[in-house]
Amino acid sequence: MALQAADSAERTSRAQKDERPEYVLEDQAGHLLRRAHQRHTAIFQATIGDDQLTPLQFAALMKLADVGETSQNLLGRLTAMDAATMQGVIKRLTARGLIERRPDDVDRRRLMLTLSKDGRKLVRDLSERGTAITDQTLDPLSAAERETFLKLLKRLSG
Amino acid sequence: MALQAADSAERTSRAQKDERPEYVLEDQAGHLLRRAHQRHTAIFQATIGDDQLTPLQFAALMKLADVGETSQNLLGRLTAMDAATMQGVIKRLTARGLIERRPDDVDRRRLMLTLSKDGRKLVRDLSERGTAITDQTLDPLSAAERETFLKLLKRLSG
DNA sequence: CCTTCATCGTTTGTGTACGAACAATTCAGG
DNA sequence: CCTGAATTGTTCGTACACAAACGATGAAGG
Repeated sequence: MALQAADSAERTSRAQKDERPEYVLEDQAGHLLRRAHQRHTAIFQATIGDDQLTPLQFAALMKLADVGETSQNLLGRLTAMDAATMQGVIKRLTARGLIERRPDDVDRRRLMLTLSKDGRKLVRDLSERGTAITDQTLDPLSAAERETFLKLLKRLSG
Repeated sequence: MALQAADSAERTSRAQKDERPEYVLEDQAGHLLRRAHQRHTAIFQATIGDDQLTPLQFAALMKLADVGETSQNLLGRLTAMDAATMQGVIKRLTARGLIERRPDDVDRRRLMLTLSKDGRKLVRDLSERGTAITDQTLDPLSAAERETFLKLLKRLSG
């Protein structure tokens, strides 16, 4: 692979014009967050052991197992998902028979969600993998560094 | 199961069954990375001052200003974008007249990319905002914490 | 009551993200 | 040279992500 340094002398290029690089992409928080998230997604997909299950679907299932029956909107807030995004996630989980929906008797705007039998079984089977995924994501860090990192990251998530 | 009881005593709920929460979504690296990235995206959009420009488009422009004329594929590797994603990003930037494309004479598979005049001007005008966005993203952290965080985050981006 | 406002869920449109399949081209080995 | 492998860019399909607009419902107030 020949990194061809063709004739770009006339164009704006930091390297060739020897300017001070005022913007280094590799040092920007957003770029690093995106790449770290990319890496995590790859680890998730390789570890979760269910080709169809995505990180957001998994998060919704685990949260629903945690809090019990909830409205779709509230589950979205608990998992930091947009209402439109939630709609798609729930639709796919319902299509797989992992979640059951029923309208709320009191407030007829609300869609109440519960895990189905299959959903509960899947949560039981995969919950350990979830923590394994976090372990593997943080693998490049020592135990002390992981603690520090997660503490700081939580402050940047608010 | 036909029996859909209104009370949730029978369903799996950590709170109601008083189990130890073996999986706490709010402590998982992936979930926190996703939320921190969400927050950054909101800061980007509020700060960049160009409604059409997205984080990936901005990254591509800045990288292209940095390295000069490059093939589409190499620019994708430099900005950590999938070839299919890159295709869409470049198509939109070209449609806005910020990037110019020409086939390579040597390797006719390659599309060589350069910033247009407008593209160079936009890079000059917005590069300071880029660093301001990183500052604002890291605002909850002290200077020392920022350094620590970025150092650890870089290791998780590899 | 009745009007105003807020909330819940849906739909549409745009933009990442990436696996997969594809054609065109280039490269490497024999 | 020639055939098989690799690379480049495109297209398709699925899944986030979110703004915006929408209908239905509920809440609060006069």
